[in-house]
Amino acid sequence: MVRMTPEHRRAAIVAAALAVARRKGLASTTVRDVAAEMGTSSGLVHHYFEHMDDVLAAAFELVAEEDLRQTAESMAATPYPAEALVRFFRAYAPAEADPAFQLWLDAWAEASRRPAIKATSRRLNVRWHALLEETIRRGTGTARFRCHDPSGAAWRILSLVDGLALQVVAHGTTISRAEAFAWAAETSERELGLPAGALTSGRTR
Amino acid sequence: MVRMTPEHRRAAIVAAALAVARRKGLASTTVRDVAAEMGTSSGLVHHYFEHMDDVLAAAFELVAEEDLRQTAESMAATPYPAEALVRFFRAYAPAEADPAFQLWLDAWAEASRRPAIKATSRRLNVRWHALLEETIRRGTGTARFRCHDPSGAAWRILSLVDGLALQVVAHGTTISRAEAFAWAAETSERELGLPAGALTSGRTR
DNA sequence: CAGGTTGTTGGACAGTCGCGCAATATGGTC
DNA sequence: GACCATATTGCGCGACTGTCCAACAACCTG
Repeated sequence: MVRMTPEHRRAAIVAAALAVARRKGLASTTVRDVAAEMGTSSGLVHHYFEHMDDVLAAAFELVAEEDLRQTAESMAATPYPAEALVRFFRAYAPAEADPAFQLWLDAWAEASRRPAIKATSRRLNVRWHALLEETIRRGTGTARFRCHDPSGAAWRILSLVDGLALQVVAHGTTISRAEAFAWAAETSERELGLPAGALTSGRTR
Repeated sequence: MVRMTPEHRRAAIVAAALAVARRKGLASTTVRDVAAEMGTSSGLVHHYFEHMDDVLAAAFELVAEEDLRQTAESMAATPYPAEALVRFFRAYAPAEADPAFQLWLDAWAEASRRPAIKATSRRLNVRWHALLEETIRRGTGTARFRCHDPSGAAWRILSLVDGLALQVVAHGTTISRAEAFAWAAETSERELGLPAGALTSGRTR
């Protein structure tokens, strides 16, 4: 019976939930699973979270936030918008059986049944969109992007990338990770009025 | 107590499961739901199916097959490839809280954990792709489509449409059904070398 | 009309879930 | 060392799930 500060215990609960969710999926992660993962009783979870949904949302948020932060950081490290886009695609293109992206699939499926997950998923998605939109706006200023609707373009690119990643993770071999990457770049070139190869040739400045 | 032949009863069970699944989603369709939908007892379901999973897999297959069939039929009813594409987008664009599309979200999330669902989901998805690819090929012949990679283009368009539909169904208000439709058309115009508005102006011939 | 095959019933069963609560153990404060 | 706030326990509750099975009833055959 190890006694923790509320702050640490909260973090421990979310971390345990995340570990279980990676293994079993978001939907079938239960209160008892989380407690067992920590080696504590199940009542403890409800002492810190009113609903199980909130625990799952927090666990999902943890991975999603971390991925977003890393990607944003990588994109901010180059002054060239085209190179930033390439880094975006690289970060987004999942491997087969990618546990992190699998959580996104779980979250999207669960969103309609669990309000907390829906809110978290939407919020994170909007931030990915904002990241993309800002890069596009930068590109129309300093680079040779041509785009009269950066917000819409960002949604179109984001949705494409989500759809491609979905194919890779859910279906395995219908399309490859390399194809997903190349196709995202190709469509974006057209979307942003860039010459063919501007995002795929390796010469992005 | 209506007595049916095994053949008919099996079909009735799957049909009932499909009706419930359309309403409540695959994951929360129970044996009792299916029995109530048929107006029979729950024991009957297990007299024909060993596991409830088998019923759900059959129901998912039926609904996916049926949607595909209807869309293909609608697309085949016009001689104009551009109009066929518009019908494709119209069929694919889901409403908010669309239980039928929710089935796809459930299937994609579950695919990595349930081989039967993965196989069905992949097979159906490939057929949606084939439907799109064939329409594009037709367009390069009889219409003014310009496309050197119909298969890749079909994957890009399908993935975009999946991603857009996902936003509508999972997140509700981030983007609207109308935007999803318009954006799918807009990107496809660029993808297929069509003039702007060729798929959205209502003049698709 | 009698008999047997089998489609169908309806409830029992064991398991799961999220959640709530009284009792208990712990660590910091006086 | 006594005390108190609270972190933690462990179980109970009601509702749900899939699965099983003995009894019942409908239809076909003779």
